[in-house]
Amino acid sequence: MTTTIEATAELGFAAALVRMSHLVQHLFADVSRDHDITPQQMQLLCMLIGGPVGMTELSRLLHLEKSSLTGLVDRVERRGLVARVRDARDRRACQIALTDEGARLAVESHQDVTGRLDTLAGELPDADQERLTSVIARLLAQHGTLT
Amino acid sequence: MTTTIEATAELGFAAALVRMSHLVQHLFADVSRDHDITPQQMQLLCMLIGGPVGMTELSRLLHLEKSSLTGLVDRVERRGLVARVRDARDRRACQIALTDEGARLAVESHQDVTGRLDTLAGELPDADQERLTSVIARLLAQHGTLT
DNA sequence: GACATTAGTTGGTACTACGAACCATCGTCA
DNA sequence: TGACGATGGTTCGTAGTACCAACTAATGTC
Repeated sequence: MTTTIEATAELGFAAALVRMSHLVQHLFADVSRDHDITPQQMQLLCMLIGGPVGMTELSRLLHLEKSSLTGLVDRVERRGLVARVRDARDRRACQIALTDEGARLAVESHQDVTGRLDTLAGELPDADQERLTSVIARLLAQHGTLT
Repeated sequence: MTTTIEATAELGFAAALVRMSHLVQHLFADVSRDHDITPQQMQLLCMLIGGPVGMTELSRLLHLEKSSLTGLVDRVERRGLVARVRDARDRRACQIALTDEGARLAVESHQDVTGRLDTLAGELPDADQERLTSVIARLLAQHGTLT
């Protein structure tokens, strides 16, 4: 497949990651539009699928200033997708939890993203997908973002 | 290395791509902040390194509504980083070109991004980097975003 | 109990993104 | 060659997003 070999020759490691990242971001934007939320809102909701999370932890995970997160949570709370829940042990703190509607939307959009990415990779051999996943996992582990 | 094997087992293909994409976006945000521009502005400037580009083509490349691109170009033009150049053959159209300062900033930030991504991959064997690049190139080729 | 630190919010500001509507210009067709 | 549809880009209105400084309430430490 000369076109892929030629493309590989022209595309460095860094450029490959950047272009892949943009492609994923565009796909993310498409999915969020389909679900009538913004990409940032969708990312927040997906982050909460595993259970309620505190604001400090969320701002760390999303790489946002706390004040930006306050606004983002305000907007999805206003839509009834999340609720602020008092922390039992620390009256300063609150946990952000998905409502039923928020959980439904989060799971659906998460599945939609996953489905489209799997479709994107449809023609790739399984061995290539596993290889890509394995190398990325190692990258993320080294960077310290895998928990 | 059991931690990587365990991580790989838990991380599907789609999740790997999403997390990688977020990591790259965060790195992108860090670099743009260092250069005192926004991520969107940096992406635009980097897109112009190869030479002037028309608004229609830019909005396609950046996945933006034309009106959003007008605003983005306004803001970087106001900073003296780009200039709108009349199209010689079509008086409706203009090309967006980097100024000297814009070119300097674009090249520097592009090199900074590349450097940090290469550093990120510092511990990965060359074979893994080439493998990752090759699989991504094939993905992008299939998706039709490689030209 | 005083004080430093933390969790989160408020206010101000600029940037970003979309969609409708618009204007100037170009391309096509009769 | 003139009418009209299409195109390139802008304006306007609106909502969302992001950062930073300053703030309040609460917790942790000494």
